[in-house]
Amino acid sequence: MIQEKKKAFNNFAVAKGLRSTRQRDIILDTFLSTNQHISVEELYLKIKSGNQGIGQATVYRTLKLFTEAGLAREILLNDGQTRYEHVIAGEHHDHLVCTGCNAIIEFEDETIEKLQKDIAARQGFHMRSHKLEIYGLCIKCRH
Amino acid sequence: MIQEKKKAFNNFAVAKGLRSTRQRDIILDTFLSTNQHISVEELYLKIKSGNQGIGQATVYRTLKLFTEAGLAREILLNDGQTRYEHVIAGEHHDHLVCTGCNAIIEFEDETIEKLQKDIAARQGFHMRSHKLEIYGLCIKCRH
DNA sequence: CTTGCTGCAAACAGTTTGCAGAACT
DNA sequence: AGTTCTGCAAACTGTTTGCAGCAAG
Repeated sequence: MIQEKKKAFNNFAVAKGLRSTRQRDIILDTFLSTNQHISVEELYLKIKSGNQGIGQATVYRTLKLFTEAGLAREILLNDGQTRYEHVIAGEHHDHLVCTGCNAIIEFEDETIEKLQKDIAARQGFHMRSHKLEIYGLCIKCRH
Repeated sequence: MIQEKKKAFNNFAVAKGLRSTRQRDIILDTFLSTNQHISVEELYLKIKSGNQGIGQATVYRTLKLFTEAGLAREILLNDGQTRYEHVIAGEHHDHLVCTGCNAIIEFEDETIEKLQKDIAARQGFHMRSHKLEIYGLCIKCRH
């Protein structure tokens, strides 16, 4: 699956006439090796700690490329940081966010998805996207 | 209803030992006189245009007070601006956002609310709050 | 050798904060 | 008088951008 994503990005790069660089490889490897929901800062630090010097700006720019290439997705929770998650083809999910430990759990609910479409339709909206976040305390943080 | 809110804020102010000032009165009046979902900047400009000079910082600080007093609520869409909406006791609603004209339509759906609670419970979460936004194009902007 | 990419630092936008003076009580 | 509040400007945070030098094709 990691190989698939690398190939996917490669195709995108070729199609777009982008160059293949050391930095993009490292950022892609690091991003693919992490779990979900990493912030730009976290990714930047992770790369830095692997003693590969890469500028923050490059990380920002490259994550946008990944998003454009369809292998990452921006998620904006309300903590002032942009996070990125892996895109899994055809999958949509929402997030449960623990306000205690910042854990993020994904979930999917078809009924809710459908209800949203209905609501949009009822208002004459052409739905493009939606986001649903549930904030609370996870089992561990309920103490 | 406007009177009620003013009274509510007054109670809050008294309880908290806050002072009554010209600025807070103006900001409250202006906020109450607007429709939903005003951004800090918009509110600030609206006050300014009424040739009452009030500093931005005061608007920021005062809106936080209103939030604390329970008569305003922060809503964070993803356009980089904090907006505030009126709190109507006991009411919860979500937002349909038109990405064309930035119109915001409120809606409420009990089934979705309930499903969210179920999802949280299933994961052992103690739900505190949640937000649901549907992005799309409204009738006018579908052209 | 041409053009795109990177890293740096400066710029940005929205928001917060320190502080001196103004204004409530 | 004592303290809180305000307005200003400076500080801050996360992100973007301009540009000179570097590197891929």
